[in-house]
Amino acid sequence: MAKEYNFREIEKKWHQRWIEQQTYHVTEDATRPKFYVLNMFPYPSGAGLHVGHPLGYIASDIYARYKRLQGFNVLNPMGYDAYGLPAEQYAIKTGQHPEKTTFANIDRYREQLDKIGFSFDWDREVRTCTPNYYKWTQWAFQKMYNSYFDEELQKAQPIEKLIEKFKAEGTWPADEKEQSELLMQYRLAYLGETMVNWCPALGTVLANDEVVNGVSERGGYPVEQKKMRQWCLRVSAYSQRLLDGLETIQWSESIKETQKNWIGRSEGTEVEIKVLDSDVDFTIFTTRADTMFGVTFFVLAPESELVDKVTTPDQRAAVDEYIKYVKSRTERERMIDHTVTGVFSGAYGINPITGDKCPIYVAEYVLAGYGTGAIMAVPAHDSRDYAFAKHFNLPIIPLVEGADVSEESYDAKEGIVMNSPISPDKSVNYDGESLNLNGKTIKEAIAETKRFVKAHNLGRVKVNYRLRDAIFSRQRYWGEPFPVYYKNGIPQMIPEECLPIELPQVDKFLPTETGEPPLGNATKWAWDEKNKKIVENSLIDEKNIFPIELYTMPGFAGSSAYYLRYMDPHNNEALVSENAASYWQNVDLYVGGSEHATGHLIYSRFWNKFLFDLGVSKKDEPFQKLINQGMIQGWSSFVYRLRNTNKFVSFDLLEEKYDDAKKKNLYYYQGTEADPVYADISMVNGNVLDVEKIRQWTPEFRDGEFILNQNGQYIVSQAIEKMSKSKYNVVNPDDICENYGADTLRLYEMFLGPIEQSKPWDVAGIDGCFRFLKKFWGLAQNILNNQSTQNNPTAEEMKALHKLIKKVTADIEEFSYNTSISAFMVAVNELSQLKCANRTILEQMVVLIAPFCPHIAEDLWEALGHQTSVCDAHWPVFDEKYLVESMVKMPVQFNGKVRFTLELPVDMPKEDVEKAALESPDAAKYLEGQQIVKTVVVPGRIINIVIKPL
RNA sequence: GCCCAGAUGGUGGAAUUGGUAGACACGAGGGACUUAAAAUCCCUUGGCCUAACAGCCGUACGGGUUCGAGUCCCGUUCCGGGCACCA
Repeated sequence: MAKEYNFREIEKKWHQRWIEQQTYHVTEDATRPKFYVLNMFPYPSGAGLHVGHPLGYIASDIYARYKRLQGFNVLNPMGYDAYGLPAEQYAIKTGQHPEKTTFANIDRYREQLDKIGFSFDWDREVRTCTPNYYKWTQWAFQKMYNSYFDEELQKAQPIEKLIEKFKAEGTWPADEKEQSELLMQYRLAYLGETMVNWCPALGTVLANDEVVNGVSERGGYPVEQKKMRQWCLRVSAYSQRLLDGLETIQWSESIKETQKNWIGRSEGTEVEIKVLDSDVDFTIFTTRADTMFGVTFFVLAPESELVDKVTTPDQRAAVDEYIKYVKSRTERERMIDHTVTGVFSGAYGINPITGDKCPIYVAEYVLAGYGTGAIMAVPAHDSRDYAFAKHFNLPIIPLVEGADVSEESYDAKEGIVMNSPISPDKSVNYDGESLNLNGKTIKEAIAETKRFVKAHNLGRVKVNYRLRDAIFSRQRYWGEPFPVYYKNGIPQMIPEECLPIELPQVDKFLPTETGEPPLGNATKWAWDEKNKKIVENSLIDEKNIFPIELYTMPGFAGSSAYYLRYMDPHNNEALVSENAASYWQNVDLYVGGSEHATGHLIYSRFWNKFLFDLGVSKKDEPFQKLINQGMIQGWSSFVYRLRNTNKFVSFDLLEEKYDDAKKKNLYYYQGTEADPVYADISMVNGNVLDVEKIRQWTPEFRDGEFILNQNGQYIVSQAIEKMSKSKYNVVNPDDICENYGADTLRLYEMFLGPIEQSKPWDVAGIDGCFRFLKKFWGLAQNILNNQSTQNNPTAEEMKALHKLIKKVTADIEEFSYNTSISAFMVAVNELSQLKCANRTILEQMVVLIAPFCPHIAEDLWEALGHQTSVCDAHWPVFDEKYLVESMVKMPVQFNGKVRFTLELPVDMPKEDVEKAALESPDAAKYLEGQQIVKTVVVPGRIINIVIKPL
C-alpha cells in the first residue's frame, strides 16, 4: 500500500529533527568555500507576517540550500530590525513599554517563520534593540565622530591626524570651544546647525528619504524646514566612492540608476563674480560653462547669506518682504507651486567673460542647499531662467545656431555655438587672451571655457553632488541612545569601555512639558565622569556630573551594519572578530525590497565603507549581488455607504462620474454620493459580499441597510493594493501551511511569477502546486515499493533526469524559480509515463527538489535509506551525453500528433537537412508506421517532423 | 519635464537571447471511475474558416532591417517605478 502524502506529519517531524540535529548550525570552516545569503531583516509589526513577507525569504532560502548542496559553507541568518515608530506610538497610547510589544511581535514572527521551513541559523539571530547589539551601533558612531574624510586618500582617517595638521599649519585654536567647532566641520559624525525636515505631528526630524512629496513617509504628516542643531553623518563625503562602487556590484540597473540619481553627481565650473561698486564677490556653479556669454542676470537663493551683503539700501524693504514671504511657504507648497517669484537686490554682478554688469535677483527657484546657492542665469538655454526673464522682462540672448527662443528656451546640449562673443569687444582680454567659442560644438565650448577659466584664475572646475548628509538624531524614545554627554555645551564621548549606554527607563514616552525629547523624562540620565557611570539627573553639577544627550538614533542606525554582526553575533570584544570577518567577507546574495534604494541601501554602503576604512569590514561593498523581490499585493474590497446615512449599496447599482478636479471616479446612487469603505476580504467571495458576516464584524455595519442588486447579491468593488492591515486585505501564510503544507506554500510563492515582479496574491493556482507534490510523492512511493532488483535506469529515464538537472541548475542561478518548477512538473509526468522504478533516478530528483521543498525531500531521502540530512547531499552534475546520445529530442505530443526535433549541423543546406533527418536512424525509429504530415526546417539548425499514425 | 523598466490567450506566465509563439499552471468545456459527491485519470482549449485534412490571421499600434522578429532599429499609445526648480 502506497503511503499517502501527509504533509502535516512530515513537516512536524522534520521541524523537530532539524532542531535536535542542529541541521542549520553554521561555523567558520576554512576547508570549504563560504557563501553568505542575506534577507533584509523585518520590522516585527503587530500584524504578523503576511504572504508577501516570505517571498524573499523563500527565494533566498532556495538559493542558500542549493549552494550548500553544491558544497559551500552557507551563512543564512535572520534577525529583527526592532526599533520603529509603531511600537513607540503604541506605547504612547497604552503605556506599554515598546520592548514588551516588540518582543511579543518577534515571538509571533518566529512562530510563523518556523512553519515555513527555512534554513536559518537561529543561533545567530540579532535584534537591534538589545544592548549587546546596539553597543556596536554606538561604537561605530563614536568611531565616526573621531574620524574625518581625507579628500586626497579618499578615505576616513583618525581625527588626531587632522589636529596635528592644524597644529603644524598654526591654525589650531587655543580655545576648547573653538577647537570643537573647527573639528565639527570635519568629523564624519558631527553636530550641525542645518536646515532639517521637521515634522511637528511626529515631533521629530526626518532624513531626506523619510520625506516623500513634502510629507512624512510614515503617516503623511506635513514637514517643514527648520534650523536645528542635530547629529549628522557626513555621507556626502563618500559620494564619489558610493558612485564608483556601483560599477563593481551586481545590482539591477534600475536600482543603480536610482542611487546614481540620488547621489546626483554633476561636473561643472565654479566662477567668481564680483559685485559692482562693492568689495563683495560670490561664486556661481554651472554645468553649462559654454553659456557664459548669454548671462543676463544672477540669482541668489533667499536663504543665502549673500543676500544680506548684496542688497542695496533702497531695495532692502522689498527684499525683506520677499524673504518673509518665502519663509511663510511650506516645503510642500514650494514643491507644487512653481509660479515665478523673486525680487531685485539692487546690486549688479560683473560677468568676468563679457565684462557686462548684470542685475542680481533673489528668487526661491534657486536652492540654498545645492552648489553655492547662487547661479548665473542664461534665459535662452535654461527653462527656469527663461520663465524668470519673461516675468521680469529681462533680455534673452540665444547662443546656439538655429535655436528659436521666442517661445521657449533651448535646453538641449546639442548644436553649434554663436554670439560667443556677440562682437569682439564683448570678450574680456586676460593676459593677452580672450575667449571665443563661436563655431564650436557645445561640448567643445564647455571644455574650452573650463580651460580658460582655470588658466586665468577666474574660477575652478568643480564636481557637485546632490547627496546630502544624513540627519542622525531623532526626538524619540524607542531608539539607540547616543553615548554622548555635554560638558559646558561641548559634546564628549562616553569612554568606549563603558559601552553600551543602555536606554533609560521612562514613565512617559512623550516629549517633556518643556519640549525636550522623551529621554528628558528619565530621572537617571547623567554621566559621572570620574566614576564612569550613569547617575541620577539631580546630581548634575557641571563639574563631575554632566547631562547625557537626549536624542536617540534613527531607524537606519541599527540596520546599517547588521550583516557584519551576523558573522559573529555573540562577540563582546568586537563588532566582528578578525577571523569571522576574514572568512565571511561580505554578503554574496542580498534579497529585499527596492523601496530601500535611497535609504538603507545607501546608508549601509556608507557605513560599510567607513568600517572598511577602519579595517573592520573586509570588502568595500557590503552586498555583492542584490535581488529585489516584488511586492505581493492584496485584493482590497470596498462597500459603498451613502453619504450621511447607514445605507450600503451594491457596487453594480452605482452611477459612476469622473471628477476632473480630484482626478478620480465618484459614485452616486439616486443622486446621493456613495463613499467607499474597506470590507475585510474574509467576508467576500469572488466579488460577492457575505452580508451576515460583515454585520457581525463591526458595529458600523450591524444595523446597516444593505441594498442588493436584482440577483439578491451585494457586489463589492475591488482594487489591487499593497497588503496592509489598514486595508483589510491581508492574507496570512499560516492558513496555507495548515491546509496545503509549507512545501506547497514555498512552491506556489515561487511559481507565481518572476521574483522581481509585483503581483497580486491569488490562491486560485495553489492547487496545481499541491497536485504536483502529490504526484511526485506518488511516483516516489511507486519507486520505493518496487521490489525488483534491476537497477539500471533506461536511456529515456536518464534523459528526463538530465534535462531536469540542466534546467534546474541554470534556472536557480538566474533566480528563475518559476520555470524550474515547471521543469519539475514536466519531469515527473515523463517519469510517471515511463513507469520509472529506479531508485537512483529518485535519489537525484529528491536532491534537486530539496531547495524548494525541504520537508518532502528529507522524508524521501530518509526512506531511501540515508542516515544524514538531504542538506548534506551533493547536487547532481549534468552530463551532456544523456541528451545528445540521440539526435532526436524527446517527442512531444500535441493535437493528436507526435512532433519531434532533430538537431543537425548548423551549416547544412536546407534540402540536405531534410534528407539527412528523414534518413537518420534515430528518426527511423519514430517514423516507422507513421505518416509524415509536415516537415518544418529551420535553416541550418533544426528540423521538425510532424507525424501521425497511419 | 528628465531617467529606468514594461505591454504575449479568459488568467498567472514560458520562449534555448534572432530560429516551431503560447512551455508549465489556473480557469473553462467534454469524458472515465462512482449510487452520489470529493479525490483521481484522459481529451479539448489564441482567433477565423472547416465534417475532417488543410488553410489564413495573430506577441499594444505604425513603419524598418533580415531568408527569418515577441526578441534588433525608428516613431506612437498605454501602464508601472525613480528623480523632480540640482543650474
